Amino acid sequence: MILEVIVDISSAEVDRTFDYIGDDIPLGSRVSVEFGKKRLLGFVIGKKDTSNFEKLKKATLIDSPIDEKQLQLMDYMRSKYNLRYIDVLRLFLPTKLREEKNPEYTRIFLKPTLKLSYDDAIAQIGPRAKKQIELYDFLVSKGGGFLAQMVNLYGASAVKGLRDKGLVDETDVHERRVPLGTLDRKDKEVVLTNAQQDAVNQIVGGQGVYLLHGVTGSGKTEIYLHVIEHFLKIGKTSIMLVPEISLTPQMLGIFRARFGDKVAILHSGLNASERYDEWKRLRTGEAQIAIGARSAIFAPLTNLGAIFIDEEHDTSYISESNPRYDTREVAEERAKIAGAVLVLGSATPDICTYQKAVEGKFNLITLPDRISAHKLPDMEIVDMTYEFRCGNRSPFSSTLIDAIGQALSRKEQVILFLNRRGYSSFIRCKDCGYIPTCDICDVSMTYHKGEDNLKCHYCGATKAPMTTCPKCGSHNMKNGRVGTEKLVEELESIFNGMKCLRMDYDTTTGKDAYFHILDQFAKGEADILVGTQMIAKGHDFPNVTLVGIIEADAALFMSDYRASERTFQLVTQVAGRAGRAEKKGRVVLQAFWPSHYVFKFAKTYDYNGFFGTENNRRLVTGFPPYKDLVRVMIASTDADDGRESARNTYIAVRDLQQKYGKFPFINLTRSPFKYLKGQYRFQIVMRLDPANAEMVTKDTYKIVSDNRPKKGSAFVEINPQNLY
DNA sequence: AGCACGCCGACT
DNA sequence: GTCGGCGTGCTC
Repeated sequence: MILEVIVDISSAEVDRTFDYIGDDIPLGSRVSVEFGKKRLLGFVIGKKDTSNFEKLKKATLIDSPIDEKQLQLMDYMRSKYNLRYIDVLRLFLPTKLREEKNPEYTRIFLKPTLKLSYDDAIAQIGPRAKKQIELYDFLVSKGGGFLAQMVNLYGASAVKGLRDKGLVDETDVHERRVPLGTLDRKDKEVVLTNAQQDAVNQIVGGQGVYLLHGVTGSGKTEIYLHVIEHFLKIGKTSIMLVPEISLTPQMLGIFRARFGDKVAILHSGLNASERYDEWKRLRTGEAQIAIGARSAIFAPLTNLGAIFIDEEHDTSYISESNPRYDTREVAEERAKIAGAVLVLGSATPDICTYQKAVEGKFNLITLPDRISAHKLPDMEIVDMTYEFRCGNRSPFSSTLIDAIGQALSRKEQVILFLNRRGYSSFIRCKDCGYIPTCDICDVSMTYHKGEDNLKCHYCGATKAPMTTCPKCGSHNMKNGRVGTEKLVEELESIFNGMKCLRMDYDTTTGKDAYFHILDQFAKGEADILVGTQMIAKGHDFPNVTLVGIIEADAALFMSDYRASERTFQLVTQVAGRAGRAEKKGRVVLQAFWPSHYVFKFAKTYDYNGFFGTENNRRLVTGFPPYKDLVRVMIASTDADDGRESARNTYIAVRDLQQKYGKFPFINLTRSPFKYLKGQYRFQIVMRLDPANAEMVTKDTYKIVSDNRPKKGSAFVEINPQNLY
């Protein structure tokens, strides 16, 4: 039999199958092959009887970790996103299975052989080898010990001595490492409301895609759990996807409590061995439920009953690098292949998702009530232009200062949200206007006071801040927009003795820093938590009664068609942090553009109202879901090389209009960030009618790969997250 | 991705 | 004369 093999090299040059000889090797197998002069890992994705190639080599089977349905999904992703075989295949495998060595976790256990009597053994060791005697005594008294531990306690030479003398036996021990094995497993009996029971019945008896629309606290999680339980009873498996940030011990605790060892957890905190173990438990059927972030959609489950995507609007479901894909689309296809249902849950669904529900492509289930009695907090919108006119130059309105003061005096906690990290967004010379920019990115650098440096938030480069303008020599360097770091400083000067925690990218670099900060705040070790995006999601702090949103409209000033949607989602989510327990919450939202329709609807948590307005605006202005936005990004270390590639690509893509009719929009420009990470960037932006968007995109893929820059790269994005 | 083959500059 | 630069091409 001839095997069609993909080799484990990620490069356009080898993104095709190579023929090898191999019998009794199923599709989806891992094989070892000689490729050129090297031995490589390969994957069998096809079989045939004959090959055009003369000098065929043999492939040897390692194992068969991928099934045919997964290969089908691979094909879908390849054509939909223009990905390489190998990049998709890798998504299905834990990294351990990309190594040649045995992925099984083994520890060597040493045991005294006891062939000799104790005295004879000691005699053989000899009186001078003190360490060896100590080790031997230990092993005899304890019955044995792990190699690594013994080396640690008694030294490598003592261990080697006993092994050389044949006084110890070695056995391999396989032990499963249980991630978060110590989670508390409290569970409570839950009686579903009528609305919840209704939702469960619809989903388990239905097919296709369900959009579960319900505010935070409306009981979506309980619906997921019941549907999973139903499928479990009839021998079907489930995948539960949540944003990475929501994979808290509490969340996992709920699943563990309900389903025990039937749950496998896949998230970024696991090391390679733990990941492999969890993967294997799913693959062998030992676990039937996979819970994890985005990549858990590739969990090796068979007989799939349901896939759930919680907070489906969350941007973490969109992979923006290497294999670029949208998890929701992949999930829809996987569900289709498996004959499973897909459930999307959100309080603030993506406009495009909701539109599909409106059109009847998805089934819409709306959960009306908030289960627990307390109400959503009241929201006040403060006009910062008014504050400015009144001479208030601080980042806080008088309303917010008063509100913070009141909360603190009642010993309640406050959360302040500002989506800008650092001390000041840039520094500028007041005399000549000079702003320091990154050498390899052409963007202004953010001043970080704690580290006393200027940082590029796009590539991470740093340089020393300056008090003298390098251009005109002036000493008049001023700060730009305030960031979280500066906010904390201001708060400390206003509120005496107040303790403030800051949570952003800069303060959460350590492994557990994220949880540590939240934990400290939950324990009441601080009065105010200041943070970026990160603090918007999930966590319940019963003592928080005030949430302040510092520049709620910051995103609205960017040229992003999704800015309103993002702002609505963010405001709704952040506001949900206030008053989660018995105490009534309050939200103070500061904006320079308070009359924007986003705030009108956010104030009353009116998703449907917002959807109506926003959806209509998309229709009128020609954005998704009514037009598809396609961007070709071309980047090269050489400006001329990039320009030439972009020009040729543009001409060919533009000419596609002869085949498909005029596009609503097409344009070639320097990217707004014309220089990023040392590369010159050019982009072609198109808007397409959804009717032929797929065809045009596929032709574009071909054109792009035929016109790649020589000293850079090019890729195509559909409805990109940003246009930088 | 590697690794080989292949044709032009400064060294023992 | 030759060691070596990295440009182009191939790997079943």
